Amino acid sequence: MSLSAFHALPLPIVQLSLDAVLKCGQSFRWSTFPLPQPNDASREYRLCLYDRVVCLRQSPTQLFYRSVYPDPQPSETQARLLDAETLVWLKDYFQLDVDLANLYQEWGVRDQVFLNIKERFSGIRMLRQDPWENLVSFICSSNNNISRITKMVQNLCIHYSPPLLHISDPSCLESRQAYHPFPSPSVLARPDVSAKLRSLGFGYRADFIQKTARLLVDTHGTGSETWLMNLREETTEKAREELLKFMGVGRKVADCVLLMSLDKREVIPVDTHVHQIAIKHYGLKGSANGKKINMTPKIYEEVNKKLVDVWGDYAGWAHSVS
DNA sequence: GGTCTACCTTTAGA
DNA sequence: ATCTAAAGGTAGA
Repeated sequence: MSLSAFHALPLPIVQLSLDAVLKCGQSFRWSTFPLPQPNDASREYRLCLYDRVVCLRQSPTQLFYRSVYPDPQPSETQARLLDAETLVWLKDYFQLDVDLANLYQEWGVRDQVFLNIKERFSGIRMLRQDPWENLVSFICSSNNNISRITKMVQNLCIHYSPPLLHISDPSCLESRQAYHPFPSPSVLARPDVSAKLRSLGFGYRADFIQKTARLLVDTHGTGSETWLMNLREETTEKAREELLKFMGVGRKVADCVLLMSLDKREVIPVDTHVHQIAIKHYGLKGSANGKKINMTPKIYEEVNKKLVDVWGDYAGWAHSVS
């Protein structure tokens, strides 16, 4: 395993803050490593894709990236091509063609509440994630918290996909970290998966995951992941309708997938947190007759409509900042 | 078609 | 120390 040097991509921190974006409930699979103090960046982020591990660091003006490849190591010529691919992937994953400063400006004009908080939460943008991983991750998210969701996603990778490679940290000779890609639908579709996941603490979500994988594979076979990816070309309504067919996928989870991996930037997944924000700042009723209002499909629509009205086309992106 | 409940597990707060 | 409520909800009645 060679420790290739980092490449640098000029990128102002207002366009992307790794600290704000990677560990806050969009993706649950990035791992972090503390760096020696003198460095500009506070920590390194790593994510295992299907054929490589991407490592990121950040300064106020630059994004540093490198890829680590499994053996046999690529030649220098090959590595140059592969690293170029990584850059293409980064631009896609972080949607760097979208000017975040512009969006913040626009949201500030449309919304006084946003104007007040925008300085404190800069650099928060929507990732463009893999739909399959995103779907499974958010099936895990129901009635759950981020730290447990993270452990569950880790467990899925550890138990259902072999490690692509290991990285030893120079700063800590003992540690030899394994990096697993996200498991495929066909592996998670196996009938014994639900019992195993239950024993791993997934609770009732164990069956949802196995059944969702099963339905996907039975319907679309080896083209399952491509089929999910192609929902990007469908309308929001059509794509949502397809997602709702899966076990464990209700409106909220479907909307997370639509927003975070299927390019539906206007979609706002309404969870309890967003509901509270809508009540506190955007004039929605929080209670009636002294009783707290529960989330219902009707309330969901009301919250959604109001916030899209306030924030516009990129409402889903705006909601992740608030 | 809207409304009510059970559901796994963990953890912060009473 | 024990207990409850809530945690980025959903399926089924």
